[in-house]
Amino acid sequence: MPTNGTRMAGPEIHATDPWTPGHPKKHVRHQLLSDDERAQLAKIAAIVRFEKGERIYNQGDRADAVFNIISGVVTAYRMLADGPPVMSFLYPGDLFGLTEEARYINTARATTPVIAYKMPLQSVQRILSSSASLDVQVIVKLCDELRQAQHHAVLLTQKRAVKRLAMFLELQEHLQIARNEPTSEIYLPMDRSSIADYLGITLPALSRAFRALVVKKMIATRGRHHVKVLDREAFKNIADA
Amino acid sequence: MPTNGTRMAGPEIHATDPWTPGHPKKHVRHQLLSDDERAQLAKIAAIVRFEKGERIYNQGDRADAVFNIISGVVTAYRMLADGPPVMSFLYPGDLFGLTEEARYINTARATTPVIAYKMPLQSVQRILSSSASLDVQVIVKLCDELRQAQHHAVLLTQKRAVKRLAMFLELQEHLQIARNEPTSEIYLPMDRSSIADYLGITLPALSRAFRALVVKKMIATRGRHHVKVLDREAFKNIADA
DNA sequence: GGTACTCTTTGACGGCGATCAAAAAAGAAA
DNA sequence: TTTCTTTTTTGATCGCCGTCAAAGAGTACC
Repeated sequence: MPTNGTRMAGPEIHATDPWTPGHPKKHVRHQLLSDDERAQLAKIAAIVRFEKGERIYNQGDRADAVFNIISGVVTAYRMLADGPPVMSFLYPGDLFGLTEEARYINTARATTPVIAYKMPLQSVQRILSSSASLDVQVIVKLCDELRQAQHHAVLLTQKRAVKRLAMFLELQEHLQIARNEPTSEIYLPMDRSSIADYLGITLPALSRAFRALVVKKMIATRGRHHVKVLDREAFKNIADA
Repeated sequence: MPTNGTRMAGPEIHATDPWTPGHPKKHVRHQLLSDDERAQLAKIAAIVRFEKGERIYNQGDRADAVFNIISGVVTAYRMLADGPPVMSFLYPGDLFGLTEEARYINTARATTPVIAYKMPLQSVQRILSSSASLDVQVIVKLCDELRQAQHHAVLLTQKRAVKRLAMFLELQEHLQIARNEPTSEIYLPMDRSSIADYLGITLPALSRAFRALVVKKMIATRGRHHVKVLDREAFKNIADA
């Protein structure tokens, strides 16, 4: 589940515009901002870099900025008292850094090298309150995020580990398609333990679920980060079932 | 998880104002609407009644209105291909009827007799687009809902059924407190199978989880819809763990 | 290229919950 | 009330996954 972070428009990068990382006019799913509004927001954004594994902020930290990913993958997770964290994976175009009572509600860590726009919370709020259509944009994002959260809950109600994994792989594939990335292989930037946490199962159980799909010739793995769907029909049968 | 529906301000009822069911000036958590805006919205709202068990709308129906509960409990659920539905329970003040591409994303059914405001989607959108501060109100609601969705995901990552149940009971208790209702007993208007679906376990497993808590003298049940916490410390120990 | 580390896989075992089935309790209707 | 239906509980068995432990693969660093 996306604990935080909101899917945005396009997959590519536009250096001066934190709100429309997509190609300026092509392949933009939601075109809800005027040039003027985008220009306003571009002014307050700074470009920041994080190396792989680096902490971006901690749960409970005083929130001072929201982030918008330019490139790379961010893992956001909420720590619980005992159990595994609740996680979400964020890709270019995703917004993250949502707050509750002025504090970050989760921890964000760069899963790959990450470049992102950093926008001071104060400035964002000022602009937000002076522009009604920006609000609409945010609402659209929140609805997207809500759908993802719901999808995660759907996934977690599945009882067999193989089905959770299949649903997860299908989701990743769909996200890749939405980002206009090559779709012959599914790319999984995060490590196995992150996936296990996301699926709500243990690492050994995840490993066995992978094996089960490989043995049945439904998928093939190349290294740790690449999966190819071999038997599409059988695969969809498990994932959608 | 709340598949849909958004928590709003107060617990009580104000007959002419669909957006602030709470007492006009007291105990209102979010006071984000001007009198003018509330008056605008009151004009377009109709009061509708549903009897216990009645369907309010079906998943996939063309969406023509959003609802705001005045009294009663609504269960919203999304049907899946095979598995159990993903559900949410909605109480007075909750907004529901969110859409995806002009169609309802879930099915809503009255769990108890329900009275609600029904607001034509068109009118809501028109007013929304002409009022920036209403947008903010909606954003607050979406954030609330997102938190609930996250809480549901947290619950579903728990592996033992007793813990899921304890977390659920604790959540219901908190919602009751937020609604300023008596808190000596936890009231569960929905039936066991709805709870089981929400917890992602089967009905027998839920029954055993209840029994386990009763046998350990942590809770006592009165009829099907009332639960009392006897050993608060042990109970919180399981729920928060 | 070699070494040390982390990440991942595999194995064995036990427990919890799913499943199937039937009994019991609660509610609804007559 | 009595009867019928629906909901909930209980029981028995099986399978999946959690747990603990160790071996293997991959990666980073020197």
